[in-house]
Amino acid sequence: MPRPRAAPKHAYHHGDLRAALIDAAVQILEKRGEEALTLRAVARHVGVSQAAPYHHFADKVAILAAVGEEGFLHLSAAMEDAKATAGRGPRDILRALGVAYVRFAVRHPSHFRVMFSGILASRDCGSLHVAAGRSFELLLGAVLAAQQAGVLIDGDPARLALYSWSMVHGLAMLHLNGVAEGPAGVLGTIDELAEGAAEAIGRGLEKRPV
Amino acid sequence: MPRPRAAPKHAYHHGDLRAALIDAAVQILEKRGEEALTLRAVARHVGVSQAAPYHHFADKVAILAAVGEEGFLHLSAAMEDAKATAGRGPRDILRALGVAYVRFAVRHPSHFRVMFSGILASRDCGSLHVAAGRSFELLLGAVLAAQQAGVLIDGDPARLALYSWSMVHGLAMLHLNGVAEGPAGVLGTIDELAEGAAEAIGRGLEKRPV
DNA sequence: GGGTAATCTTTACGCCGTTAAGACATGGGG
DNA sequence: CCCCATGTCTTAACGGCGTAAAGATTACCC
Repeated sequence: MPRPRAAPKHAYHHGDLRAALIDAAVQILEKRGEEALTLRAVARHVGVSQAAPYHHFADKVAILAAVGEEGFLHLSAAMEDAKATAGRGPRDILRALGVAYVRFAVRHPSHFRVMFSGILASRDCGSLHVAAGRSFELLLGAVLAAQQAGVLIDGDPARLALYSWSMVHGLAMLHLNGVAEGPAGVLGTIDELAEGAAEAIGRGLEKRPV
Repeated sequence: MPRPRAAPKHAYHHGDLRAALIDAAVQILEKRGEEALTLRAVARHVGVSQAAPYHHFADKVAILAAVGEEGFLHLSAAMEDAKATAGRGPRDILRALGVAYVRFAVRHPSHFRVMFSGILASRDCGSLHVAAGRSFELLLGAVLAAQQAGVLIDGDPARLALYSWSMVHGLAMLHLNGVAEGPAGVLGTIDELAEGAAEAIGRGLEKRPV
């Protein structure tokens, strides 16, 4: 499927309808929530007929998968940023990756929700899995480096990466569900909580002197 | 709202339609997935007209909230079970609670998904929040006991409880999204992973000798 | 310049959530 | 014993949704 050209004259051929549809979907998710995300609403938002999206996406789930893929790409970028700017030791990198993960979830809740709404599990959309795998490999690389530096316990690095991921993923999810504020009082900003969580899992997986 | 009697004669009055609807919703979720959960399908499954559910639930979200509440009640029961049977030290209790959490999520994925599908965040259904709060307080109590026993670091116990919760919640969520198996190879059974995760967060939050 | 392929529209079908109005059963007061 | 008030369920209907089929419109290639 070749991408169409960029300058539509008479607006019958849109130009880059596929990207516009994804953008519209994200905007609707952010402004009006998940239940307002309708294929027809997306089409209306772009100013196109209700059947037009079917020439670019197989069905509604496919457009959600595209949103999820975009999210994973952005997440990977954010993690690489964190990795680049954090930097001294492998423990700092791991901690920065964790904080960046939570921050991404909080700043892009619509993307994040879609990324883990079950599409990953049910659908066989390959590019989504590739994008998700890329994010995981970023974390895995940091874990491996930390292991080789001798600051993390031995064991399957994928397993340690999964534990680290679980920690920050759980915090992000609970925060998005309004749980992290707790019934009474405040536990701190989500950034503080993320730092604490990254610190805790770092301590949990660190190699200790005998 | 008084519960109706138990023995309907002519099946015009169902007897306990509310409970039957919740059961049917759970069964549909387990057998045919979330997208097959339709208010009309629930009504059909019970053998009742499509408008009947509206005499027991305000709308579709309300029946989902009821499923979520049921889930939190079952979760609390499972956690109390784990607490009762685990039991030597406060660390064992905490670890058992974490494992029980993951096991519950894996054994009752439909309930679990509904419990954290955003209803908790968006809706103001009180009884759901009460049930969720009860589960959290169970964990909070164990954290407090561990702190008083001197095996957990100092600090806001609610915050430590949130970290523990995040750890196992993240693992459960990632597993339900098919991530915990990883792209290549097997990291172990989910029970093993849960034990490892509980161990890791336990180490991360434990008080160490100076 | 004309045909072929890609892109978009119109129209339609069946299902969904939800509501309004009416039918049916049940239990308490004459 | 009967009757009616109340709670419970049904029928019928509306608009919106996902999706498919078929036709209209545009762009590209020879």
